[in-house]
Amino acid sequence: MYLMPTTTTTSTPKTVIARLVQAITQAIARGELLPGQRLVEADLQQQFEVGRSSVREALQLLHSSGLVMMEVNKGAAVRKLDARELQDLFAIREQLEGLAARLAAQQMRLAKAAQRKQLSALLLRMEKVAKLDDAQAYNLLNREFHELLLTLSGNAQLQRLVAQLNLPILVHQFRGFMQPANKVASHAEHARIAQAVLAGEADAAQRLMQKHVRSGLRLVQQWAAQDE
Amino acid sequence: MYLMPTTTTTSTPKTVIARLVQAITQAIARGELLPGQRLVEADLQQQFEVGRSSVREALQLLHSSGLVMMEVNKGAAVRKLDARELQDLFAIREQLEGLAARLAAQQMRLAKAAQRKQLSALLLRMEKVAKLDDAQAYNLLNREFHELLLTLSGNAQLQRLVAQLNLPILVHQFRGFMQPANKVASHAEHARIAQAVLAGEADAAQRLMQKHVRSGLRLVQQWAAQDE
DNA sequence: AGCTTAAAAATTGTCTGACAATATTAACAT
DNA sequence: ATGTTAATATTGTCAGACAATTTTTAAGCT
Repeated sequence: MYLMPTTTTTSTPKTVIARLVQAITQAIARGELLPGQRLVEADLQQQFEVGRSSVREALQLLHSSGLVMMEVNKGAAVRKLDARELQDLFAIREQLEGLAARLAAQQMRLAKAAQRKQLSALLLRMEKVAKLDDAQAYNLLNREFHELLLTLSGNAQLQRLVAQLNLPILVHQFRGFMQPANKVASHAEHARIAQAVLAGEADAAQRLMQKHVRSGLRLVQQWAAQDE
Repeated sequence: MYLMPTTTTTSTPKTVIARLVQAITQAIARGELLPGQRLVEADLQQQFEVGRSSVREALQLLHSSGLVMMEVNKGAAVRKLDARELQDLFAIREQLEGLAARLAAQQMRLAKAAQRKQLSALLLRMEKVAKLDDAQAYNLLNREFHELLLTLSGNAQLQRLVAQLNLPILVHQFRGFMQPANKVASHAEHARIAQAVLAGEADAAQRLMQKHVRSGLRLVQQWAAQDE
């Protein structure tokens, strides 16, 4: 699994398998592959014109990154989250991103100007977009914000692990979850978190981030409930 | 990746790949394969008498579980942790296991007698062994303790994720890290954690567990420092 | 000897083809 | 409709092949 640089680069991976992983991941992300849908090796093989070994390795990778489920002799399928799993994952993310915020705040103490600037610049961009009506764009920046904090934390393992949770993608399946109304509230939270981080207030940063993640969960749950 | 039932079962997996993963994992755990050592596909293929595809898939799995490193065109090798990575991983584990303790404590409120009994029984066993001079045995129980809390937390994702960190195995490479002197102190911490969990005191349980993990890190670091 | 370079050997990434074991679907009978 | 059986599809695993790349070995030079 690969760690995206802060600016979501979509370069073409060198290895066939990496290419496959990327392609399938994107297909899931943009909803072309729906949760529960089976991923038949022969189909993928044809669709992407690659050997079966490559397909298998790619699926294995996707499995361990939680995007697909696998059962022996039954093959792979796009992972489908139930409410419980979603909640469990958010509880984890709450801790992990909370930690990231805390570490990032600490790092800021000894940070170069360039780094703080990175954060404040992003915040500015978000401010602008928050006023617009482009949910798509805002979601992207949202992701970028969380990824940036992970990066600033300086804990590479943490970054890797959270990336591996693939929560953004999984949650995205509960599509349309980012209502415009929430955008404003969400942005306010982001702003406060960023402020704490920039001020080097580790405790506050962590606490605020945890709260933020929790409110994100509420949003999703709310949506999931109304869904069915 | 497979989740061990609380009682560390060592059954023979159904699939060749799972068998391979288990075998290699054990080999690493018991120090037959040393950090940095290359894992050549052809060798493994011969050694275990399996096809290369199986070897590759197994290595892929081991890679995503963090036990082996992989580089394109250079193959796999047993993962070698530097001090920094170790520290980063412990920071993560601190949060994750802290959460587990918290959740376990909450669960205890509505828990059946059987569950609390499981915990207190384990504690008793640990008490006995702590007095003996069998570091091996104590380490096993230590692991069992942490795994039990993960289980009791009721958060399956959390359990999976922590298992995937494979910290016990990775740390084990800094062999001999569990000095007899520490055993006593460690057990005292375990006892206090268990007590908080059984009493349903979520905050305390979390706090104590975090502290416990941190002190574990200190131990390892200490050892690593003297090592070189 | 120590260092550089070229040739040889080893290793990985990927594909094709094959076959038994298992799962899924279709056809049929009640 | 339901249950049963036969037909088909799919997965798990192996073997063999080949180009691309890395590592090792050997040779050559200073």
